[in-house]
Amino acid sequence: MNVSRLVRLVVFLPVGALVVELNERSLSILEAIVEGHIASGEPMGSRTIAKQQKLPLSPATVRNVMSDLEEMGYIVSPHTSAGRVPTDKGYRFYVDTLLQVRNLSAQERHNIESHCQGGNLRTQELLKQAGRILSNMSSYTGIVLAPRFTSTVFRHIEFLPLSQGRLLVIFVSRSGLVQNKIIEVDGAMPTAGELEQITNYLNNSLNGLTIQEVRSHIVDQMLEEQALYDQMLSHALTFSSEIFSADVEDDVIIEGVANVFNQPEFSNIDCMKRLFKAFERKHDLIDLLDKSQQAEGVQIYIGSQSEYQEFEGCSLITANYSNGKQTLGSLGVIGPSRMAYSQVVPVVDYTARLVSRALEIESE
Amino acid sequence: MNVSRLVRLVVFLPVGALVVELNERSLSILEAIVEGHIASGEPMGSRTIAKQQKLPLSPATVRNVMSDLEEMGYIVSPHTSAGRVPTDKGYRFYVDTLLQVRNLSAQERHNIESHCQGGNLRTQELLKQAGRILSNMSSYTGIVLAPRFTSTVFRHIEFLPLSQGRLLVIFVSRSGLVQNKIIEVDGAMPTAGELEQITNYLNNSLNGLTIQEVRSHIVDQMLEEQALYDQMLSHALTFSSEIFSADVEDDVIIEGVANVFNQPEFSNIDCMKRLFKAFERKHDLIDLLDKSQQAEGVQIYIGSQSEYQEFEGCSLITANYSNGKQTLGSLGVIGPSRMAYSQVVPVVDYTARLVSRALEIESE
DNA sequence: GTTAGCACTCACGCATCAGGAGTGCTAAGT
DNA sequence: ACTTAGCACTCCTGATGCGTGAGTGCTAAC
Repeated sequence: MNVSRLVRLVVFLPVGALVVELNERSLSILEAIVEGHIASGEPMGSRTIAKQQKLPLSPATVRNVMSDLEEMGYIVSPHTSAGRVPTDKGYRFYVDTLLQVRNLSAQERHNIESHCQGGNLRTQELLKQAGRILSNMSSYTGIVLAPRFTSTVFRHIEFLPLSQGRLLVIFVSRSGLVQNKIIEVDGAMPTAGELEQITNYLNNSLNGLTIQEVRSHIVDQMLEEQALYDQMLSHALTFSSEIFSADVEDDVIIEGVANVFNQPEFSNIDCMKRLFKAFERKHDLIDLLDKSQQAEGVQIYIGSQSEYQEFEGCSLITANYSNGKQTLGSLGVIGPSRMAYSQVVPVVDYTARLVSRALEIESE
Repeated sequence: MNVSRLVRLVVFLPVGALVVELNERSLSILEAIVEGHIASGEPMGSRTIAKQQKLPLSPATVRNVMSDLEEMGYIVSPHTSAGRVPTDKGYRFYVDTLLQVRNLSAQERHNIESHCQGGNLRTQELLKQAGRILSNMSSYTGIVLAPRFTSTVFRHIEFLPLSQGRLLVIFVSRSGLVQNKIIEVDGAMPTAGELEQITNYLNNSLNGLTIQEVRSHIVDQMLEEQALYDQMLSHALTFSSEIFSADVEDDVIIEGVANVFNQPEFSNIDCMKRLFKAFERKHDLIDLLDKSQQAEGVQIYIGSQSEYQEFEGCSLITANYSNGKQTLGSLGVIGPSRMAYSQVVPVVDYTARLVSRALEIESE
């Protein structure tokens, strides 16, 4: 299967306009520059391009074209006597219109498969494995956004009294995701019997709803309940509104950070530091992954285009995973803009598919 | 409170022998070298030492002493015309016999306290906070070894059938730690009623035992059970032996890795990479933290003395935390050997005390 | 429109050099 | 016998200069 179509789905720029701007020859020279630079890490000079070129052109001609490309903002030269390097715009264009993604070898597919079997792995564990294999196969850093609490489907709830009016609440989603939280009980702690009642009530009435639905359900019930007074119901509603209201911290799995050290472009300490800070704060990363959930297929965010400064010089390749019915989260790879896109895109795509399949089976 | 006593508890070298080797003057010069180097990061020359010295000595005299210290292996000079830098042995000696730890200011104590309140934080959350505050207050990297599964006390178990003969098991410790695991069921899945029976049986019979005790209890029961045949008991035992046998991955919380970038001694990329790999693999870190649980009080591991190559050039300051009855885990700070020991030791000590207190309250 | 030729720029590596920090050794002082 | 002043020596550091090579832009010829 050739997945290049996937990438073409997420073109952001008005490609038509650009293709007019660039003729066949410019395109193939831009392609040579981007691919050459990705392969070597060095700025590409006109001679090098002219030599490897299929259509035989002299370095001088290539220079003229490069000059045009530079004027249009697709490439820059780091200094006067160096070759040219793609800009973010250049990468963007390459990714949107020139990129030919490679097919995965049987070996590679097998490698991913063996790590993304649902089997009797907990969801959390499965996602971690996925992050790890993404990192290994790409030699960059793998990231996985765990399913949002809000979009999970209620399966089971359990209360355990702790000391001093605190109550441990354990909540299980249909896909087997376990969350827990401690709530403070105002007033008297319910007895074991009352707790059992509350538990039963919630388990019955919330079963099969998403957390989002659970929330509105509770609000509705609370309004209704004000009329007819019921101690148990009152408790159940107060508790559950507290449980389901507060946002559970979103979980991002980041695997293979040490790979960052292998990238020559991150040899700049400041750049690395920024990236690691981003990994630690997670917030912007979550934002970005969250955004990517809006769209279908494999998506590629490049450098500064992703409006988060800490990811300057970085690209992010993501894809969503689902349980067959709805999107649950997204996963992908983060690396330098000079990333082996054609290698990584199919890896991300295939991993997302396998994770989806595994979760689909589990949620049946 | 002066906590310097704590440190003296963990002297590893035969101090007596060494003190004979070093007279008062050598000691104070070694101290000046170590502290000067910690403060400045530069090798210390004889002139600098001679100047700041209380006992007025000429640089030449200092040089003689330094020469002796070098011969004994406490200091080295990176090259001919540089000053001297402490060796690991030098740091070790300094830490064991010369270190005067600073008292925490009210401000600092308050800062730690505000992040280590038990309150209605889950244990996991509390430990994460502790890691974060360790990192912030020390400007190095904070690490926390979560309580071992084996040493937790059984509180509650719960079974939830998933699809295809898989069973989600949720297990809660008395301290409110929640673990979950998926097991495969051979043969027919028990009915809801049977599961309830099994749940009740286990909850009653295992309550209050540590996991270690649970394990041996199960083994005993299994032997006994072979005689009298009971379907429910059989199931309960098979399940729980599966649940409690496998090792749950130990959990290490690592906070503030980005601080590594601030340490000039880690500007060496290779060194940094090694450290980050260690953070990612976690295994050796767990080993080390685990070892530190054997001993009491604040412990300091220095560089290569800790037999793990990836921590060469690093020091680790740890202390245990407990729930008042038994040690649960350990926490601390990892940074360069050139660490501000006198600053960090009291932070680690105080944090460990506060975490212990918080867990003590919770486990009541 | 393409290409050959040429002058120009600039990073990079290398050697050189002065300055300075620090040492070890020796000999003189207490 | 210990301490110290003096001195020669080492070697890192930063600045400077130079040659080289890669690459460019421009112009003129094809």
